[in-house]
Amino acid sequence: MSSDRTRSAILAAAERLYADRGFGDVTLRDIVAEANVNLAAVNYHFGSKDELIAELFVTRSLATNRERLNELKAAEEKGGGRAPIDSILHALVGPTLRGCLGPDREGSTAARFMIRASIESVPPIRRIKNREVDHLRKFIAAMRRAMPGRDDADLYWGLHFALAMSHHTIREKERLTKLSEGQCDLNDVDAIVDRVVSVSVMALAGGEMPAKKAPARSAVPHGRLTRQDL
Amino acid sequence: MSSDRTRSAILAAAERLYADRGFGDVTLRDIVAEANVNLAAVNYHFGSKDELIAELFVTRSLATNRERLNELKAAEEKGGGRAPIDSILHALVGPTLRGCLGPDREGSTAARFMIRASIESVPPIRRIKNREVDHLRKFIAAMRRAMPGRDDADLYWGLHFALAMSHHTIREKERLTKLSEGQCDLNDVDAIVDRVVSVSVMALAGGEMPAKKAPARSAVPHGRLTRQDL
DNA sequence: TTGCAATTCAAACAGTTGTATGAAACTATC
DNA sequence: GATAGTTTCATACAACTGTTTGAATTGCAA
Repeated sequence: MSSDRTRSAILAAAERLYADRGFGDVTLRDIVAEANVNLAAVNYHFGSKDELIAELFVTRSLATNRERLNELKAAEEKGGGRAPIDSILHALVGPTLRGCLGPDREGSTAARFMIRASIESVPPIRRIKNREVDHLRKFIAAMRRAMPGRDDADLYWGLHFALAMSHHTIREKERLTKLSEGQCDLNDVDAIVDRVVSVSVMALAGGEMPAKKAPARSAVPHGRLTRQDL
Repeated sequence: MSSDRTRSAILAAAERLYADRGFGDVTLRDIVAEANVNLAAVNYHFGSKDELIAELFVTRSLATNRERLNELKAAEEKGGGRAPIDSILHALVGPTLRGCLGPDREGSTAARFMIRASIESVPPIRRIKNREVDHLRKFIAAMRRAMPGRDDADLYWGLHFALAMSHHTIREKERLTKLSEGQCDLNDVDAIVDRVVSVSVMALAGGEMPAKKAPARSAVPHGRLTRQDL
């Protein structure tokens, strides 16, 4: 029953266009043109533009989270309930990095869409991301089991930094390539995953952080700019 | 000559509104209402909306970059031309983190604006950020002097990760607070800077990365979602 | 004061946006 | 094949967007 053809065509077209041109300058009219469906179909099938975007993002997020948890579960079973810290972090950042980077990234609309979502952060997506906390808590729990001695705060910081490195690598992939003049190989995904995991493990295994002096800040008013670059 | 009053009022109002509500839903009409000036004044003084945003961002970026280079220069002079790696990284991430985090963050419109710019990434800002590469190269050069043995690629990755941690901390400040239930103190900026620097140094000082097995990826089509959360 | 340029202003422009409507076309069930 | 429910369609709507216009006003120099 009920032709899913229109619905799927809209989803596919929307994901492709958003991936290619960003959320900012893709309109519903662009999407329906690409999908060869009527303009009203979007609101009929999804209710609103935001709900369409949300559905796109939720679908892909669920897939990633599922992968993460599968990998985590496998690692914990292998270790008899206690996965080593590097396996946990590998399960955390691996799926995301593998999904968004890699040599076949050009062909994967889903990956390019997720990169966009990571860069642009439009309201419906932001709303969904805020619910990711529960998912991350499962990794914190696993990390706590792997490193019983560690302060909780250190675990949170470790997880935070692991996500920081993986997301920032995805977001700034091109800038890093440009900066390093190709010396950083963004196609060797496994090497990147290992690097991120390795640094994260060092961050977690490293010593306590010292406290130091106070900062200095000044309120800088806006002056007139005379044709200066960055 | 030429009343800068209108110009400054627009800059101040725009920065405040963008900081509070984001680029997405602040219109020129909102800005001129807040600034108590005429609508046409924006185009008269800045040419276009994008040029207004660009000027806001360039001003603040220049200030940060200036701070960074000053700190770097001071460290190099102190070390007789060769600054230690942790001082270099401190100069890199310190100004940004101090500018955007900290207890007085609430009062600083400039800081809140830069956080927005970091989160939303609107076209005129993206264009400017792409020119930041030259600025970063100065830090790569300093790092090369501090660690002559290291591969260039490792240096790039180290700098990349340092920026990743500092930017992600700024972007996800609230999520980390929520996730850690307040156990990560986002107000102790110096501690955060030290933590980021310390991890970055470990990343740079750590051993080489091994290579491993190949990844597996599958093309996941969009199905119908039945009221599922993330 | 006169003259000229810089600035302000109200108003309109031209285009785009997401959404709503109501009739038409289709589909499956009886 | 009539009926009821679903889906498609062309079209209009209403609101909002950044930008432009040309006249009014202001400020400063001669």
